[in-house]
Amino acid sequence: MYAIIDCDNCFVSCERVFQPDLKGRPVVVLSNNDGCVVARSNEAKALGIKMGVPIYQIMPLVKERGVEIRSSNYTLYADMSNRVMSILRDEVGQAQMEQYSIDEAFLSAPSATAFTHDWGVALVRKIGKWTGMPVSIGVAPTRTLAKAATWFAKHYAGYHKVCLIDDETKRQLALQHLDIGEVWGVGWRGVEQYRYYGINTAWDLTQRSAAWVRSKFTVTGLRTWQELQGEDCIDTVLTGRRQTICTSRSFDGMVSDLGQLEMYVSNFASHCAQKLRREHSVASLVTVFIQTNHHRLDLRQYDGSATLSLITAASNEFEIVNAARQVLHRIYRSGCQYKRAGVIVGGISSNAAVQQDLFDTLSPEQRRRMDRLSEVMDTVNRRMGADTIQLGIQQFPVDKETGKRSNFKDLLRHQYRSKCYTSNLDDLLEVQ
DNA sequence: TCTGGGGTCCTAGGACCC
DNA sequence: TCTGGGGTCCTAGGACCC
Repeated sequence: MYAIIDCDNCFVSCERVFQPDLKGRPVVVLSNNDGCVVARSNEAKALGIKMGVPIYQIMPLVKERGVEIRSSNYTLYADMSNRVMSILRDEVGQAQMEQYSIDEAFLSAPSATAFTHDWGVALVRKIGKWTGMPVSIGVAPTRTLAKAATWFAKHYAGYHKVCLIDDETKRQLALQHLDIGEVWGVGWRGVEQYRYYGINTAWDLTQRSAAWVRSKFTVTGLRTWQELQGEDCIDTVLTGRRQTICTSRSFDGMVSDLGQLEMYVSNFASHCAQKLRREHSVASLVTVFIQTNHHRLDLRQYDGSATLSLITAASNEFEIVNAARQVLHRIYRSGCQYKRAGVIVGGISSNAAVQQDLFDTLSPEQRRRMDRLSEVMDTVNRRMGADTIQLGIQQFPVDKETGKRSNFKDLLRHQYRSKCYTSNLDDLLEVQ
């Protein structure tokens, strides 16, 4: 059996833990740069605020109905997530727990009776008491059915946040009441196609033959079909080492100057290299992409991207940043106004066994020194604060008025940011 | 004026091998 | 006139997830 534990409106709930006056009120959390709505309280959903809507489009509604706005505060959310996940890990042991995202985890048990309704209710209460996070739980013999169960747990108060699909009668009833668009693995594109064929509920889908589903919706659709039938065929949602690491940002304004783009891209590349080192990985592919503003059709449009293969896989600051610069120079077109850029490193493997190349232009000793220097930078930055030491090319010019040098994180808009209550001593909650 | 970020998997098509 | 069959690997693009 699988149990999925899903935090309710995760980011909004994190904000509410430290600002209890937000409870019972419409609240939304925005994406980076305060662009789009990425989390909504139930009260905000009830006002018709849709996921992903640009905030400026709903400002009149926000003002009229007193909707509370928060910028995203990932430091806070990640810390709250870790607290919930550690409770779940204790619950079933590391081996039976798979963290699927910042707000969800699958627990598994060999026995069909391990996850009872009483067990679920007790766990919901424990997590609420220990962390303040409201969660819902769905239990079923497959992950897709467990996801369906959480939908019912969230939408029907009678379940007390815990829903089990653990026998044939319940399975049929659940599928008949579940819209096809709510099925895990069916996106907006799939919904259109399913409806075209007269499939409106999960149940409708299961009534078609396997061959028909395979021919129209490929193996992905077939897998969903099997999972809905109760056949467990997604063996794991975790793949071990990540295959790609990406750092990308939209700019507050637009950037057309190559030098300025270089500054951003080298920061993104540096960030990727740091993530690689943190995971004891190396990468052999460095991709850079730059994009103009897709919403501004009056301006010249250009999406550029290219990839460079490294002779020897690396994670040191110097080679990753240098590779990214080279790629940027290859794809840059002058006269375009860029809105977004990013760096993706791929071909990731363990740093414990790096394949040497016969024709490498650098000696192993030179590589060791670059790795060692990157480690020293990490140590200093960990102790003294991020970006204490960085490459010259990453540096933004000093602001003439304040005399301060900003970094690329400062350039994001976050007008409505709450404090880092759990991770910064200066931000501790004050109780009067 | 203003429109997120970080991932995975699958498929089709091309280049290549014998 | 007529042009096979069976593979692998890589890449780009699309769909999906949160």
